[in-house]
Amino acid sequence: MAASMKDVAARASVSLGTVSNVLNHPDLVATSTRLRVEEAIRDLGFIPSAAAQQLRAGRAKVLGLVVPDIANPYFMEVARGVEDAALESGYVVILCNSDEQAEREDRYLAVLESQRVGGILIAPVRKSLKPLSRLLQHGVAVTLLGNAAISHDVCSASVDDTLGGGLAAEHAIELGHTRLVWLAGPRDIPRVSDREAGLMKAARSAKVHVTRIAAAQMTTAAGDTAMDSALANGLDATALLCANDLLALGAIRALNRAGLKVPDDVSVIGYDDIEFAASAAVPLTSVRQPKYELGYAAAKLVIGECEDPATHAHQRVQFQPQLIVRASTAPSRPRTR
Amino acid sequence: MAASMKDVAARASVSLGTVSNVLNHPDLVATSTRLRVEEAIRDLGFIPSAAAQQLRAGRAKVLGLVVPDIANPYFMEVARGVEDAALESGYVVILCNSDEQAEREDRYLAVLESQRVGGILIAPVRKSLKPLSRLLQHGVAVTLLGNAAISHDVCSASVDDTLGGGLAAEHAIELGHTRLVWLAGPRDIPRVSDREAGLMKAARSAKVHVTRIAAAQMTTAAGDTAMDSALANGLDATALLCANDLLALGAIRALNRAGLKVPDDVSVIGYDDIEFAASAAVPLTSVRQPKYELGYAAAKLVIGECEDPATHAHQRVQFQPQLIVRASTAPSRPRTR
DNA sequence: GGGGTGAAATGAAACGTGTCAATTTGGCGA
DNA sequence: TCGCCAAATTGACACGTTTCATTTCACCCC
Repeated sequence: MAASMKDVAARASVSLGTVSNVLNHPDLVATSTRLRVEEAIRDLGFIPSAAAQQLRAGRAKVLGLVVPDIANPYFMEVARGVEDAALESGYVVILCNSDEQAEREDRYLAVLESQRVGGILIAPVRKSLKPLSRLLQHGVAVTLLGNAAISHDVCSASVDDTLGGGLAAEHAIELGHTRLVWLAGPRDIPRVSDREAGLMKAARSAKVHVTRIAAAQMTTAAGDTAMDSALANGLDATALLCANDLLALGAIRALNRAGLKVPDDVSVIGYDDIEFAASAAVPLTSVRQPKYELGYAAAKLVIGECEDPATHAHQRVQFQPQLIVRASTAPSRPRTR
Repeated sequence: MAASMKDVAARASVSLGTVSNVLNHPDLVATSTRLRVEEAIRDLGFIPSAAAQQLRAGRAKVLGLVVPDIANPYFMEVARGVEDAALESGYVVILCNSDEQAEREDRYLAVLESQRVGGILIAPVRKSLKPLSRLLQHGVAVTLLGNAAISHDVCSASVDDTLGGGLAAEHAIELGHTRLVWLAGPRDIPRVSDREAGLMKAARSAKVHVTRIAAAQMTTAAGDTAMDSALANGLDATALLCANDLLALGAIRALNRAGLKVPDDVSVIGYDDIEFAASAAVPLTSVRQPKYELGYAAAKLVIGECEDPATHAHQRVQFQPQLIVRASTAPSRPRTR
């Protein structure tokens, strides 16, 4: 249906090869011919078929972006960065929502393999690189998103989550809180475990006790539910540290329902600093990550590897998190119960 | 690098055509041969090249999703629906963030044309279908997202925005408000004009005056700024209706800074009912759209047209909006100034 | 036993591009 | 006038599929 190079060649009365040269090596073509071909291209509205180009090249100028939760504003901000970087280099982004399910992630990895994507940006569901090994063997550029590379086979762009967890814990400790609660996500989410490690380390060195509770997912609803049942089980704490902002927002809802005030009764700290953290019921103290920059850097990394795999050296880009103090945290005060 | 059908054929000692038959017409192949071929496929980890398939077929099993704001949770919820429907049918979604800029939209449409996508889901920046006409001529299935089709050349999946705007206005009017403010987005955003029309109609029939102010973008920040300067210009109203929730959240921030309480001094109504509307500083009264369902239905529509263009009849699927009343609206009370 | 039948497998062509060796053209010096 | 060189252009091939007309083969029936 769409015009092909053959049509262009016919209209400009030149050979196929010349059209190709006009597109890829204009300096090899006589000016007059070039102008004629370019006119034919305009007249026909010719746009090269990416599929044919890719078939020839072996790989597509396509990136796969695999995120665990498309509805989380955090990842969408990252996606914006990825997308901008991709568009700059003429790449296209395939959106893959693994929904925190290994099975779905696997399905998407197969799809991406079938698409012969040049690179994959992934915030993996599991810690292992095994599901990616086939892709890596086939020379697909993979960059880990959000957590530092485990192996030397891949690039990674991440934020220092250990530090971030530490920042959150130290803030709570400085405010005088002595009984911390860590609201984690489902076990094994790679990017959360570092936060937990940093937090626990800070707590240990301050000799502060931490109670760990876990939500079933990294969502507002799950945060609400988890806090609800924790409170029902008699959880008693003055500072709540959450694995991400969504959990925090959900937890605050549950706290309010239980008649607990934030920050008067409980201080709450989130993680990610999504846009809505600032306009939440109680503006949320949170650990900010440079989300857009993270996505942008990761995409540049992976595109760099695509374009020039030979000279590419795997890198780990790491950003620094930053604690943003808002209204949801306050000094610990003696209990009046 | 990756194994091809030729490799599979060689390993199973059959011809290329037979391998193809095993994949596409298994009933034409003797069972013993089929098993042998399938074994070879497994051994080699063969995955067909989507590019080659598409080159042959002329079109790719790929959808382009063009949204004006990837950071808006509304569109990401829609995207979830699109993505699920696509995955079910073996399609893949290319994410295109037009950022409300016509130029960016055009750029992406060219990219999608180059990718020879089978279908496009688009929440257009402009009202005209002109930028899409080339795609349509080439037989690309296009479905309009969010606003009803203007022409009969395309499908659309939308929510009745006229009704939605009316719901918002009627709610405010029922609460006794007589001076309404409509906080619109930048001029010409198609999906907003229907909301405005519905609102204005309801206001006219109730003989209520509406002041129109406009934000530069459909974002929290723009809502904040717009409300700020409106207040500085002496805007005085008791009910604020916003073109979407992000604007509403931003406007509330500005109102609070100006010392105005929501809903005591001003009632605020949003639009979209994004997840964070419920956990906002003041839980937001909003007009809910079935977002996931909208995306899902739109994707099914466009995939249907891709798969069987001949028998396809263009449709308009329209969902109903629903007013969700929360804490940000209250009865009008006599001014105490 | 020969001819016909249907199942199974084959091989070539086509999709649209990029590459590259081979060919043509024009200009210039001898 | 001839030959040579660089510049410009050509044409064939490969990439990995699918399709389809053709071939091969075993079997059954008269």
